[in-house]
Amino acid sequence: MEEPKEQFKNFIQEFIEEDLQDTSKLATRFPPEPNGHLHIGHAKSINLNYSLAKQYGGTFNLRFDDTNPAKESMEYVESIIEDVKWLGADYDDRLFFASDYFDKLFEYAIVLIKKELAFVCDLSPEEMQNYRGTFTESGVESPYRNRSIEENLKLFLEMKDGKYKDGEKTLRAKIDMTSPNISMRDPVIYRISHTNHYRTENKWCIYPMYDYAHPLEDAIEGITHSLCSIEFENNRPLYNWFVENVGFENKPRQIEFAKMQISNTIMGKRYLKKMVDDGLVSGWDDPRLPTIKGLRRRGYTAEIIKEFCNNTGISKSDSVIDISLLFHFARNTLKKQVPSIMAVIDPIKVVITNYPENEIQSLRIENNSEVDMGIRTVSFGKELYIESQDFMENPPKKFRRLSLGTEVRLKGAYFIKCNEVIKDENGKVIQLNCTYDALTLSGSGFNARKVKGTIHWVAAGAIESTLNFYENLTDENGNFNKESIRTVKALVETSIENFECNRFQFIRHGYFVKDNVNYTKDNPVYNCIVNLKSSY
RNA sequence: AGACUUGUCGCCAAGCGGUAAGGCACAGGGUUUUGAUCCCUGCAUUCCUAGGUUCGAAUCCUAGCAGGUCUGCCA
Repeated sequence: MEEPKEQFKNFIQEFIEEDLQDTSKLATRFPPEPNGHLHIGHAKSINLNYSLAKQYGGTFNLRFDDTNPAKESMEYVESIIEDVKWLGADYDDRLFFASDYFDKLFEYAIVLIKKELAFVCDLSPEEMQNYRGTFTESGVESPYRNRSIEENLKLFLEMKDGKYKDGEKTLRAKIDMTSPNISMRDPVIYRISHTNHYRTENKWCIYPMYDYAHPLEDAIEGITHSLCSIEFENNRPLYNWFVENVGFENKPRQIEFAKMQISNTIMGKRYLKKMVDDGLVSGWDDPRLPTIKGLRRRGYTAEIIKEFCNNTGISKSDSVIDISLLFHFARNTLKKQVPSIMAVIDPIKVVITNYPENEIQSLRIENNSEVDMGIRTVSFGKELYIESQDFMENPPKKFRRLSLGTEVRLKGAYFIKCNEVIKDENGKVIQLNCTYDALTLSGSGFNARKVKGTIHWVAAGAIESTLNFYENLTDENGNFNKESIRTVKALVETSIENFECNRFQFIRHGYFVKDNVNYTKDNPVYNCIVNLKSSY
């Protein structure tokens, strides 16, 4: 990934430059809990942390914050590693696990106990809630708050040794029950959970809480700037309290910024999980999902995601980015690197009545994408297909495509004129009988008359493909919209076989990618990844 | 209600006391063998509101208003 553009130099960079006399000492991290798959919101954080480190010549760590064994698994670890690598965030050998720090974290808790800054509490969850107070009333100190250091040490060791059941005791920080900031009201730092951890298995039955573990993990790794989302703002004093009181020399700075939301897009982990579990989508890599795996399968490249992340800005204000911006960066990136070919999604048969039977011509067509993909050869014959939308029997005034009696150019081929419309018993147009003018071949220099428009076409015998259109999952009210899923067949020009790339622009239909999962030569499947704007 | 925090165009977002960048979207014009792409042009006398300080305020002060977060032994 490249460094962010200069105009997006923001408050985070100001902190960095203010705090570090030598900015190459910058150390950032991406600290996911392995309890789900990454989505584009995570990509933004990954990109930020990684590109900042890269920009200043600092370091970037990937750390799994696996302090809650109930939700975590190796499957998620592997998935996250795969996605982080695919996104291009190179963490080198700097892969860490909070669970590798469990011994240290335990020792630090003992330090706190010895400093009389932590105590073992016997309050039940309900009691603790009552003692905590409310937004306006201060809390009440736990009756166990003044146990001696020796007793706390003994009890804490017993907790560790499995003498107590889940929920029976906790280790709490001794801070201030009257603080207006509720996260400072003697927060729990260790809880008992006789749960198998996917890495440490049954070695531990007590696990550190996020609020305690996270700042210390950062401090241990020498992180200088700990970026997190805005909901941790209230926890910052606590973050600093732990680093300070455990006695770390390295004091990371926590900086919060707003999570990215995208319009009409479901990003919440639990909602994504529900859709996967309920079978509304085919899996975490369903191309309709904003997961990294989904986007990848949908045809997005890491570069598109990077561009999107780099150009949407970082701030503290709640923001919902319009999904059209994502589409814009997809188009903008791909148009520079993919060939455009002709494909007909909703075909009408065209018969060129004055064209010789059984004569197949090879026409050389220039690519009209930005990249020079050379000149390709496409067969042209008596029967072909055009887009049904490109024909109107009774066209409005400004219609520039084919209608009865008018002449248009077939892209890269000849002028044709429609003379007869054939309909089925329901009045649906099923065939157009046209004539062509052999003098008008593309590239022949013919200019005796002009034509209002050019349309794409595909010769009979082209590859038939299935196009899966994936649209937004929700309607304008945010409700899940099953109707938005549809599969469409399309005819694709045969020359597609000659292209080695797997992404194409289908003129006026958008960008498509061969779906690696389902693709076979006999049954090619393309996913529509972005619809072009179409104004007709 | 208490603490913390945010409020600049339809959506993002620069701006940090010197007279409102940029992108998306939108609208108009031009080029075009596709109504795409490309190229122009337009798009906040005004920065949540009201006062105040100042030669000068989106930027500083005061008071309001609106949104977000926090009362898990989740992260």
